[in-house]
Order: sequence, then C-alpha cells, then structure tokens
Amino acid sequence: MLLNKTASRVVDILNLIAQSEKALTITEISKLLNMPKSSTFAILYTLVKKDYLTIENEKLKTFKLGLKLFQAGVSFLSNSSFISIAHPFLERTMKESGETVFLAIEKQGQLVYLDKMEQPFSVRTTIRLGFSKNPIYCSALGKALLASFTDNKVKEIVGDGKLLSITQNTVKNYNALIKQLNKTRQRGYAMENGEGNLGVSCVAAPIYDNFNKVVAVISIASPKYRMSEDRFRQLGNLISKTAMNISKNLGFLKERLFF
Amino acid sequence: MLLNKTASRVVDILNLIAQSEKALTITEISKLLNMPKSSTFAILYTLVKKDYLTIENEKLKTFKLGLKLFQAGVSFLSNSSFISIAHPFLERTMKESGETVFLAIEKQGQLVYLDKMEQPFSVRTTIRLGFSKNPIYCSALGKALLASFTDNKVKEIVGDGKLLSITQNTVKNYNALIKQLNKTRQRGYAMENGEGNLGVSCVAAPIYDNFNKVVAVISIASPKYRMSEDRFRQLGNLISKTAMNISKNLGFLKERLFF
DNA sequence: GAACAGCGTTCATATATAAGAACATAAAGG
DNA sequence: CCTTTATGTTCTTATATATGAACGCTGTTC
Repeated sequence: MLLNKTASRVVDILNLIAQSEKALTITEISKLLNMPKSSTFAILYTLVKKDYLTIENEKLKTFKLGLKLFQAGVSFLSNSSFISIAHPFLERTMKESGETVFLAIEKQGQLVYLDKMEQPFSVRTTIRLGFSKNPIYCSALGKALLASFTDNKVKEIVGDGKLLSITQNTVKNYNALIKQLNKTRQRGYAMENGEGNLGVSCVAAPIYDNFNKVVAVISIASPKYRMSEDRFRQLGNLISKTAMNISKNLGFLKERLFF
Repeated sequence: MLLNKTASRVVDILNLIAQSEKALTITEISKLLNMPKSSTFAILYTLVKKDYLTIENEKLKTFKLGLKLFQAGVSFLSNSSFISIAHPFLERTMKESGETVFLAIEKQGQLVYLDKMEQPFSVRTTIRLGFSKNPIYCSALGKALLASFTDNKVKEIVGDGKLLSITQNTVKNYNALIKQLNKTRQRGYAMENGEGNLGVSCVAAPIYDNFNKVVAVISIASPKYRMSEDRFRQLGNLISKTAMNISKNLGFLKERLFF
C-alpha cells in the first residue's frame, strides 16, 4: 500500500526541523525535501495553526518546532508502560548510588535516551533525552544492548572493521568489541571508562520483557575519579539487580537469559 | 485560508492518542475525530510506517505514540529553550505589574538569573544575568526554589546553623528559614522584604516541567516603598499564576505538587 | 448454527489537494 | 537606477486523495 503523501510530508517536515540546528524557511524546507513550495506552504500554514510549528522570525518567516508537538512527543513517555514502571526504580537507584541513572533503548542501531534521574546537586551531565550523538559501542548502555544481540547483528550495526574513536579509550575495532561483549555477558553488566566522554564512567544492564526480549537498558553514570575497581563492582551489581527487578515487573520469568 | 485537511488530521490524531490513557483502535479514532474510517486508515498506516505511531496490540490493532514522534518532540527543548517559552510571560507579567520580572534556575546551590524584563523607566535594579552573588536564602527566587526541596536538601545547601546576614532583614538561621519555607508552601509563593538588598521587595514562584520537577523560578521585584501588604498579595497571586501558566506550557500536568 | 454486529480493510468515484506558473515584494548586483 | 535573483504567496487545473459502500473476517446472540 502507498503512503499518504501529505501525512508523509508532515512527518518529513517535522523531522527535518527537529534535526535542524536553526529555524528553516519555506524555500529551504521545500528544497531539502524536494517538494513544491506551494505544497509546502499549505502544510506549514496548517502546522503553524495547529501549534506543531511556530514562526520564529516573523519577517524572515523561519519555522521551528511548536509546543503542541513537544507535548505530544513527551506523552510517549507516560504512555509507554515500561518507562513508567521503570521510573521509580531509577529514582531508588539514583538515591542508592548517589549518581545519575539513565534509561535507554536501541533504534536503528542508535541509542535513544528515554529517562534519567540525577542528583539535585550533581555535576550535571549534558545528555538530553532523545537520540544519542555518539556511536552505540562507546557507552555502557550501548554495550549492554549489543551484548544481548548475536555477533552477526552486532556486525550489521557497527561493521566488522575499525570503529570511530570518540575518545582515546573508545574500543578500537569489531574484534575487540566482541571480546568486551563476551566479558559483559559473563560479568552480568556492561562497563565503560571514558570511552564516549573522558571523565565519565558507567555501568549498565539490560531489561527484559515477558517475551524474554531485551526492551531497554539502564545505567549508572559517575565522574571517573569516583570510580575505583571496587565501586565499579558495587554499582555494577546494583544496576544488574535493578534491571532484573524491573524485568520481573514487566513479566520476565527466566533467570538470566544472556547474562 | 483553509487548513490542509490531511495535515490537520495528522495533528488531531497524534494529539488524541497523546492525550488518551490507553491505545486506540481505528474505529475509536475515527469516531472521536469524526472522520471516515477509510481516511483514518490511510493516515494511520502512514504514521505507523513513519514511526510516529506504533501498533501496540497486533491482534486488536491498537495504536499508541511512536518513537520518532518522541524524538521530534524533545528536539523542541534543544531548539528553543524554556527561556524563550517563558519570555513572553515575563513580558506580560512585567507590564501587568509595572515591576521588574526575573527568571532564574538553581545550579550547585546557587541562583542563576537567566532572563529579566524591566520597565523602561523603572528604578533599575543592579542584578545582572548569571550567578547571583548573594546566598540563595536571601531572595524570594531562592526561597521559592528551596521550598520545592526537602528540609534535608535545604540543610545540605545552607547548613543547619546560623546564616550569613546580607542585610538586617536576612533570615537569621536554618530553623527560621525552614519556618519561612513552610509558610511559602502554604502561601503558594515566596516573599522577600529587603533581605538581600535593603529597599527591594520580591515575590517568587516555581516553574515545573513535564516530570513535575522544579526547573526554574520567576519573581517580581519592586521598590520596598511600593509594597503594601495588599500589593504583596496581589503580586504574589500574579507570579504564581504566571509560573503555573509557564509550567503548563512546559508540559506540566498535575496541579500544585509542592505549593 | 444462522443471524447479527462488530472489526479492519479494500474499492470506485466524487472531490479536495498538489504542482507549476505567475504574482508581488524585497534584496543584491552591475 | 535598472536588472537580476531571491523570497513568500496566490491561482488554476490536472491529479491524488477522501469518501461511503461493500468486503471479508471474527465473535456474539438468540
């Protein structure tokens, strides 16, 4: 079946503006998406009226995202049952560890941050909710996810050669990553030591649903200077216990499928 | 000019599902929005393909929000910070009150001024944007923030003993501050009467985000001689109303969490 | 177990929209 | 100072979509 052209274009326009650094004009939008200006105009007009877009600069007629889109988008979090189930667990883990706790999922080989709980007075991390800018293999969250995949699927996502170095600690290539993932499975939690962000260390573990499928991962992020080997072990056990508790609340039955 | 029908319907469908407690079927959506099922079907099909909706139950064909919508929605935050959202409210409040209006956040126990709106011919306050030089407890903004914290957190920030006196009116110690914070919570807004600056009086109220977390505070600052008890009450109500309006625009849902 | 009522889906056609050109306006260039 | 080139917007008609009815299917009712 064919996609509805206008509906499809509405989504394309919203995605384009969402990804854009700056507000865009009609001409820019129509050129970037290969649609006639007149068609673009009609859709933009409607989206502005509906508050899914707003006109940033009245003179230049540049468009940016609107509040109603934001409101609809964040409803995703409250409407997703596993996020609301996981939320109190994140809070408890944040309090027990004294560190920032994240919840993320994988989408098209990328990490998507869905929730976070941070100490009121912690050194704030810069991570926002939404798609991660870094590759999936340079975070504990990502490695916990990849550890739940087969080696072939990992190969599909990251390739089987060299990996882009985000920091000097980033895992160098596919073979080294596979080794780390094997260790992760034995250990029960994933580790990261300044591989995506120098000065930040993490531990992460997967959350299973009632179909024994990994639906999300959670992590504890800490300033690197606070992370001794002992503390790594301590927080690693905490995050894997928390992940298992959340999994049980989602209907997960078997003990330790991959980990 | 007429709205584009499909674009308009796309938005209506997304808003409907966002507001709905449960996932909806095609029949429910078409009935609630008064559109033919066949038209609804085509749009839903497209939105699912574009990942703005997902099918929750494959058998019952119920639709809930998709990840791409979430991704686009949260981009609103990075593309236009809450400062720009709050700005027009500040301006209106400045005009309504005839006084200077501030927007601030808390960072590491300190107050950070992010925005202000002042009357062109008002007696200028000396406050600049950026970190406040004064302790957090000697301003209405600070006390509105502290009132959203637990007593233990307040203790962490200001200690539990004597407090540095900036003026003769500065609150003297931790216990007196806690009493003021309790009054603040009951009242719905924080008050300050020459406690950081002799001759300046303020009222302040907190702004909540979609996670029911206090993300910022706003205040109205006035020369002390203009501030009768009646005017304190009047401006206090104005600032707390404004704060709630801004909160709603940030996705805040519940009414009055702390206040 | 036949009739009914509900669902999601498909189809032909009336109808609303998409598209290219044309428009007014503003800025840039010779 | 006129030309050029850009912009956002309007207009007309060919075209793609919205529509109501009909379809197959499932579960319920009598």
